[in-house]
Amino acid sequence: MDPHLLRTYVTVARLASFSEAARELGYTQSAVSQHIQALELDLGAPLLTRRPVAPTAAGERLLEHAGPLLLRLDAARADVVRMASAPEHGLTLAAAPTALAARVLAALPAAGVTLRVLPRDAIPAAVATGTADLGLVDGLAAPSDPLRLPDVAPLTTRGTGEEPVCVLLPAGHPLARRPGLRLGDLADARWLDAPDAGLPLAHLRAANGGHGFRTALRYDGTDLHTLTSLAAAGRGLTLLPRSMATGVAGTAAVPVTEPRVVHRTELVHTGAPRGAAARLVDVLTG
Amino acid sequence: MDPHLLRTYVTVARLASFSEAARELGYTQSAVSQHIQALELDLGAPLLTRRPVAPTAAGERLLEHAGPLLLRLDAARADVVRMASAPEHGLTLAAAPTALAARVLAALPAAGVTLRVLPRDAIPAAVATGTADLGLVDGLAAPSDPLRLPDVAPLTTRGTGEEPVCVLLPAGHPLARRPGLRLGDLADARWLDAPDAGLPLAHLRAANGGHGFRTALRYDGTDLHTLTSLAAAGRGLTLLPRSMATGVAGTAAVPVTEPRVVHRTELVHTGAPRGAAARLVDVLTG
DNA sequence: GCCTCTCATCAGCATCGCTTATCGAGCATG
DNA sequence: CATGCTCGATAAGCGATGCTGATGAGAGGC
Repeated sequence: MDPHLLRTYVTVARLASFSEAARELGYTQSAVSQHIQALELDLGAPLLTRRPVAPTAAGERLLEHAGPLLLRLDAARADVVRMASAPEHGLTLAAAPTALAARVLAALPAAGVTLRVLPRDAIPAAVATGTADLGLVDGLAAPSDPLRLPDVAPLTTRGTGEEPVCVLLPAGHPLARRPGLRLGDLADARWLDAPDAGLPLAHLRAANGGHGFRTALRYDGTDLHTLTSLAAAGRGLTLLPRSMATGVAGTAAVPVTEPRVVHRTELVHTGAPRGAAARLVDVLTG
Repeated sequence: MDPHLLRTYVTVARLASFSEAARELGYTQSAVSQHIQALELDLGAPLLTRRPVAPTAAGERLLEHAGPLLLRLDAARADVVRMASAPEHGLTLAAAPTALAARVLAALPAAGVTLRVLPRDAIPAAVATGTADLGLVDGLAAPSDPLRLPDVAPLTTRGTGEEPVCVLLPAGHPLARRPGLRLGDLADARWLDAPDAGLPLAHLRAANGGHGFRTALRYDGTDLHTLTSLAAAGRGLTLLPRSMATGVAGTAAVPVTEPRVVHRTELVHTGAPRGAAARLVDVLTG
């Protein structure tokens, strides 16, 4: 199973067209056809129906494998190449929006930093493929429990901080004056589902036993300000680390007391970071 | 980065010899040499020192990537091939020794089952590559928390049971008559480290905050009987699920009360199991 | 000093994988 | 219903790739 073939297979499947895939990949249509044939011959099963072009059951299964596989391959390649030739091209930090606490921002070197805000799941991949030197991911976890990250490559993760989580309520909300809240009491409320900007509702459901937390509005984007504005406008509840939930105009931040979960952020990097990256790692974890 | 090249690279690194690797792979020494050259040219860095043959820093890094990568590749291939041609070759179940509770054994079909006891980490790989149809892994976890498994492929895991954990003490031990024990009180005791037969000490340390649990004797092997005999002989303490800890001659099993961890076992399988495998999944999880 | 072992290098040759060209099937159009 | 168009399969040709076998160049042992 040549990765080359795999790559053309996934683009054919994505574009649902041999000719389109050929154009995108810079091959002839004939070559693409032969690639697919080779794969099907190798695996002993048809992977695509032609006319219309769509994956078969076996093809679907292959697609599930192919993504992570190609990602890992790229990551391995990038990692080794980087280790060989470190051009010291400045420091790139990939982070989820809710991972960028004030103390992180304060710790960044004065110059030469590129900050890249990405959806949470894209961060390990970005670090693995060398798109970023360091990554900051966050999520809900039991106190001092590590986060669960997708393992795309041998990455090192180190905790950089934990803080309480708060529910962000519109200022007039009946529960807004409470000193603390149980998540279970809010399972029937309507929530904002903003997996890229805030904390994924899935985390929340997991922390609470797997149900409830119906979504009122889904927000795809990484802008925290939009999220807090939505919360202030009463479009739904959302969970944020305390430092980001407090002081938002038109809202009240009420700490979650039950279950005992914290907002945890972790630093992700490959092997041995060097130069500015290493210094930042020390500052953030030390 | 052709997986072919990667494969020869890892065997060269393992055998520390081009010629040996050539023999093992069925190539000429010349071909192996060219493979390595191609890889080094591709990645732009030397991967091996010659004379003696040993990986460079970049090579070490590549080795870390190569293992999981090749495993995933095999897994993907095996998975798709299996899906295409299911020869219904009987049912193979791979399991860690401590995952084989009596109720699991009772649930197995009367005939046509191959039971394969493997080290815990090898089980997901066995399932992914099709060496086994189903896997049973176990470990310590907070109640109703899933286990952390290495993700070699898109696998499905489903909990099949949780039970209390006990410390297995030799019959005469001063703590043997206690109704319950705190792990923290035993952190300074001497433990058996039997990652393949019992529960890895690492789990234990993780459950208790990361320290203590010095190892008295390490046992590499998957035989539970040897492990309990060692415990009975006073060679060290070990942790077992209650059902396996009770009734062992010469020992006392004392439940762990603090921290609140359980012995959890999970069933691992790929996509949609069929035939006998599907029935067993239903019986064990339903 | 010679032999041996190991890896690098070179030439030769078969195979592989791409392109160009052509074909046949499905589908819309007039 | 014929025409033209698009899309994928297939055939032929050709250059690149990747293997083998032979030879060369160091390092170490007797």
